[in-house]
Amino acid sequence: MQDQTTPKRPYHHGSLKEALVAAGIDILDTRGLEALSLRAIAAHVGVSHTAPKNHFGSLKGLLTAIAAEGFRRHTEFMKFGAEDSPKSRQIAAMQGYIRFAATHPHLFRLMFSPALCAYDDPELKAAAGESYAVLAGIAKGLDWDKSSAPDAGRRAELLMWSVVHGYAMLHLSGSAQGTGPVLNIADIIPDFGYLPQTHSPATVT
Amino acid sequence: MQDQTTPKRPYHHGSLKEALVAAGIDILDTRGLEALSLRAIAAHVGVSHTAPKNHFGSLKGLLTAIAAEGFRRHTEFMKFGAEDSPKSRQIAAMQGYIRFAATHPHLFRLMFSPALCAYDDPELKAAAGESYAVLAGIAKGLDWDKSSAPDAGRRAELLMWSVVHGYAMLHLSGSAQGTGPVLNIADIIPDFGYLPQTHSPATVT
DNA sequence: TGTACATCAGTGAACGCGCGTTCACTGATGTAC
DNA sequence: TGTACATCAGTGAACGCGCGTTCACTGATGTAC
Repeated sequence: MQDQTTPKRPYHHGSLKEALVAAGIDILDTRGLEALSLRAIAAHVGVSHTAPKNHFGSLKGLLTAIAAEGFRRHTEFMKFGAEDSPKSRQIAAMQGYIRFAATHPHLFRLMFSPALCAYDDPELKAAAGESYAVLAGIAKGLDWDKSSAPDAGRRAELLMWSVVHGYAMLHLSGSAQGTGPVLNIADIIPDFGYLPQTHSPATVT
Repeated sequence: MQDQTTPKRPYHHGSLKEALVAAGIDILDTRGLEALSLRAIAAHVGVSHTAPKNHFGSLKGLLTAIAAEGFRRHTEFMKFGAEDSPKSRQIAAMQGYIRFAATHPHLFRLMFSPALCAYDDPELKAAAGESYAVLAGIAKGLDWDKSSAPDAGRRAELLMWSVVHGYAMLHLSGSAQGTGPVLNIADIIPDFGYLPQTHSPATVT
């Protein structure tokens, strides 16, 4: 796959580690989490299925590296399109969170599967932490963090995170299909004075 | 397992269908989703691993039946402890939702795994629909459903559902562990005037 | 009440499959002197 | 500049494992007459 243009790949791949992670994400996006195996990933790169062991030790090591790359892209999605205001950053982050889950549903599931990833891995920890920091940073900058309760900030983070995570999960499991095609997270939040009324098609009338 | 007290089980089990579903839930609770297989479930009941086919057709049929039973119990959890007021019902439902996920984490995951369950199964459809109806009914009865937007009710349902689902998912995937042991959903909601302030330990001071 | 027969429920051996891992190996690269 | 050697990266055959399904079967039950 990787080397269709250069059929004679040299004995040493050169960047097999990165290629395997990319192949894993490719398989997740095209064939799903169930199709993700050491053999499938290696075959996708065009390499022996024992080759990954040299770089990742075991299947779990490879899956962990794939999840870490997932969190990095997740972070990028959340920062995309954000302007320099807390409100703009919040909308961008929440929409990005959901857009990522819709774009890479199986990668998203992998990232939150404790049975598949080693969460104590430093690389994964760092990537996941950075992703969460985007939401946490936004929670800090918003008005509703001014509550007198000492842990208001933490609770606000958790609420914001729960909403987008739940919304994303429900849609990618197909559970929320019956409730109609609500695609924009901003459409369900405003009723609670939680976001500015950027979308309220009904109040115009 | 089922017949430890009556070692000589007759050739016909009598209620194998129910026993298999119960065994499945037992395995989920004790050994997790990864350990759930036709052979494991049959062995748990003490029956040949080909016996389930007579009742469920295939593995997916059995998993679907297990998920349906899960949704029935889920509904019970959400109704538990509710008194005769909209607010009481709302708190009971949201807490029940999360309590169920914490009590049966792997069953909960199975219930929202489209790759494992046949969502077009009438029994599963009915059970899942009843569970969702609890939340939907509550959304209808609450004050914040009085918005002028035509789809305010549906958006309120979806928000409420997203919050509890996300909160439950984050905790059972272990992702929210770093944010501390917030166990009561009512603790993160009140800041938004969304629930009455039944829990606000800080304002007492 | 008895008999024949269809149907239902469960058995146990065997099948093929894909999986991750182990193993002894070979080709390629880097380094010390 | 050359040589020896350690290390790294990838190969391919073989392994054992658990899985869902298929198959021919048998025991038990229900029903028609």
